[in-house]
Amino acid sequence: MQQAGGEMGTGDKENHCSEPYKNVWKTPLKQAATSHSVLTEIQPDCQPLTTPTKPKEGLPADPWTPTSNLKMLISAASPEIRSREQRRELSINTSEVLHAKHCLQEHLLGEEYEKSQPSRKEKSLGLLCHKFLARYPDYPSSADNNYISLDEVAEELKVERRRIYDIVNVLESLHMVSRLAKNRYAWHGRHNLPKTLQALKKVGENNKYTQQIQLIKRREYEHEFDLDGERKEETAKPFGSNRDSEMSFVELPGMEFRAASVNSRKDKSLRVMSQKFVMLFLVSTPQIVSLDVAAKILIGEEQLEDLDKSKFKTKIRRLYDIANVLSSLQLIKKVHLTEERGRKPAFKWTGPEVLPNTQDTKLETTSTTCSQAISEYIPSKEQCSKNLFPSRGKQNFTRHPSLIKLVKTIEDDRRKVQSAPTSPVKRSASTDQNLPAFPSKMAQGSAIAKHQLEGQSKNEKENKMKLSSPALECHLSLPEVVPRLEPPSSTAPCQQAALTQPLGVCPPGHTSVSPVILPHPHPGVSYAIYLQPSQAHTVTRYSPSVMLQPLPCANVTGIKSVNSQVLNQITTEEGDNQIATDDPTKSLTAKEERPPTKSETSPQRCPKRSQAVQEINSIKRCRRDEESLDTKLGESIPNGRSPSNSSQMNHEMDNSQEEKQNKPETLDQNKATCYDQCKREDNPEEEAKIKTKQDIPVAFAIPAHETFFPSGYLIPLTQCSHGSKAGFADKEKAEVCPVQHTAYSSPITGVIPVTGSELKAVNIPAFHITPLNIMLSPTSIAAAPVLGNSCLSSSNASSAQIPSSSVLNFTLQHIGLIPAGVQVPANPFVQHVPASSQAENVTHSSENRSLQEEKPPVPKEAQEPQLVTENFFRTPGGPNTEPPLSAKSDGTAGISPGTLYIPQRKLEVSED
DNA sequence: GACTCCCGCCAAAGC
DNA sequence: GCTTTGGCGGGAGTC
Repeated sequence: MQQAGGEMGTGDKENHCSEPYKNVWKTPLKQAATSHSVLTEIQPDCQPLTTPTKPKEGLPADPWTPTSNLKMLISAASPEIRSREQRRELSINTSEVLHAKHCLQEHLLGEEYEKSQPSRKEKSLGLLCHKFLARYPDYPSSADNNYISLDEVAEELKVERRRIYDIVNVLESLHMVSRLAKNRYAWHGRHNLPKTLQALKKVGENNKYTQQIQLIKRREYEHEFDLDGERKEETAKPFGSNRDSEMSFVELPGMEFRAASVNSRKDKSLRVMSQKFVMLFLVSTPQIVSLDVAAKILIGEEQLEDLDKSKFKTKIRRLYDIANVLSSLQLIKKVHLTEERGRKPAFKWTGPEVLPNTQDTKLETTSTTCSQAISEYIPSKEQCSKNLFPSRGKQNFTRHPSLIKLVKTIEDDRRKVQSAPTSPVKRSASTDQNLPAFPSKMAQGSAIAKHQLEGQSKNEKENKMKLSSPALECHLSLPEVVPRLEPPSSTAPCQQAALTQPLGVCPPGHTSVSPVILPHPHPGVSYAIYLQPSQAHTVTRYSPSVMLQPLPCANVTGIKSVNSQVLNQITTEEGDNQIATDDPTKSLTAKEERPPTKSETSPQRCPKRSQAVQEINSIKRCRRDEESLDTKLGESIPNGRSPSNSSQMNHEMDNSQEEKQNKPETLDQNKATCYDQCKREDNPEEEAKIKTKQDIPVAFAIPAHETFFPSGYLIPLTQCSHGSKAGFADKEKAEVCPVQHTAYSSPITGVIPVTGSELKAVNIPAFHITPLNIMLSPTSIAAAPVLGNSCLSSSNASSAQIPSSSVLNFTLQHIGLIPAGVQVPANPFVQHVPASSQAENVTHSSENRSLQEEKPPVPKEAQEPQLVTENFFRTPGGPNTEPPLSAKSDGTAGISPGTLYIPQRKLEVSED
């Protein structure tokens, strides 16, 4: 009672209804109102109230529920024509509802009335946004009255204006509304949405959000593992220099803010946050963004190291606000990523798919970063010269010729890819369709969903119609927006997917194994993989990309390094005596050239483990030999720098070709020597085993004689291909040892054919991917990165060889999961996992996460191998220390101090 | 106890 | 000086 009165009296300007009825609260009613909607309680079948007769009579036939108004509107309206009627109805209904509430209050105690108030969810911003949106057509015509009066809206919706601001701010970020004057906004509907999304995507791509996401995820692991400060420091820097922090509002021509006030707080504006949030979806593959990652990115420059919890929490709050509005716009929907360590709130993009626009796009941004990112799309000097935030003194639309050239090149490449013929691919339903029928969220869900469904069909029609008409004066090219629910176009689905999902692995045609160009996480760098036709059909866009973090090609490199000879290098030597020269003081920059750390394993846990150990030992020996070379090369090797800085890595990759050519001849020779040594250690028997395993269907099946490396990356080869189409034939012959950066691929094609024998050695993890069940086998810890991320899938669970420790180390070092010099011991489990138990596991490369369907917990026995596989051990006793095998399924217990442990991250996407 | 996110205080900006 | 705008975080509701 007290609380109710206080609440009513404090600041709720719009809650007019409360005032007149304060006096009647005393009317005692025995039956306590529930916390449900007051109108729910007056439903005939609900009997909590004794005398709700009047409200009932006053109500429409359909009892009021949180969504009844919307339902009515939806069912009654033919979208376009009756939008006004909808509004009127809504207004009437809300009035009736209000009246009913008033009447009800007469019969309720204040306390009870309070309880009878709509629940939080019924007052959610999302529902409010729905009501707000219902007032206006999605695609308003100029004839419509498209002006929004905040006061009016707030009053009609019976909310305080503050809430309307929240909605309007987010809508502004999408250019669905624009501020005209004080208390007055213009409604644009979804006319600008495609352009906005396209612009945001561009900006997001150019801001390297993908890399930032990776970086943040990596750092999460680092914090999790409690790495030494040095490591943290190194990884923190790249993010600390987050360019995103400089990014401000992205504008479209003609959609600039008219009031400087709007820009005054732009730094933390909900608009900017909203745009950034959307960008994250648009650049992510799959388009699922967890809340914490988004928050961290949005915090940006505010060094995550000293990220205080309050700030983080505040960001999360704002993200919820934004997400609610975006959800109402059907652009995202809430999901949960379930990991070992718990459920993680996330959102999935359900809005239109924004494809790369091959045409120039005009858009404006007020930030330096954005201007750089999209300058190529802004030919208009006038527009570029707009400086809406002079106080910031930011440079606007700086366009450097080289940048334009670079972008053009990228765009050209994309066009090539897009236009390239592809075999038809059966695209597995990947998104919504295949998602389990998640229970709708609360009462509003059903109505909203219904509203959305109807609205979607309407929107699609309208979209097509409107897009063809010059809705705006801005000359944005028509964005290639593909409705999410529509199946992918039959044309070049792979390419399309690849383009839109930078890290995805696209299914090839069914008819034959086809190379799939995998856009590399790093701009302009793509690589291709082959998929067996049998697996192709199972590829889903949803897949691993979420969890298969785009990783530097090093991962692939690592995989590749596990060539046949490497795998064949099975020795009986257990426990390599090599002592890791783990120098924690060393920066990651030289890690690739560091002497490989040798680690002990207790190999005989299982035969496969033994095999892995042997393989690892062989590699180690090989690396040992090359070690001296590499360490000498040390800094001189261009690629020996720390991969922790992804952007730096990009540059490295870009220059990889050149660097390769500059490598000393002696290096190649030495590598060849190393290779010979490795060769001598070949174990035909093991090779045969491996070969046999290759027969097992795997998601990432390697075609008979070709393997592809991620392009633009320096790939250590223990066995190089010959007769490379990419022109590496000669050099690669010499670069057979697992020395990094010995093979390069075209940034465009990213295809490096290798010999069949090498293919055999490629460790491809077993995948079983369903739209929501994407898990990597434990063995895929290093193999997953090869996949780049995306849509690898296989209906057949199978086992696969695990990459050698050198590969693993290489990969881990490259992605920064372990410091340079630290070697991951060959893990007995990191080898082969029975298909049965691991059938549905897909490791998430950088995060080692898995997407999985909700299902009963896997028995510990079955999980353990996976756990171990996904663990990176750094035993206190040094590299030779046996990795703790007692790791428990929770990913925490049983790990000895000093152990680098990456908990199993089964990623389960579930909607609320 | 963690997750969600409503709510409204209050400061900045605008008028 | 009042109004508008909106950042912000407490804390309630929900899971």
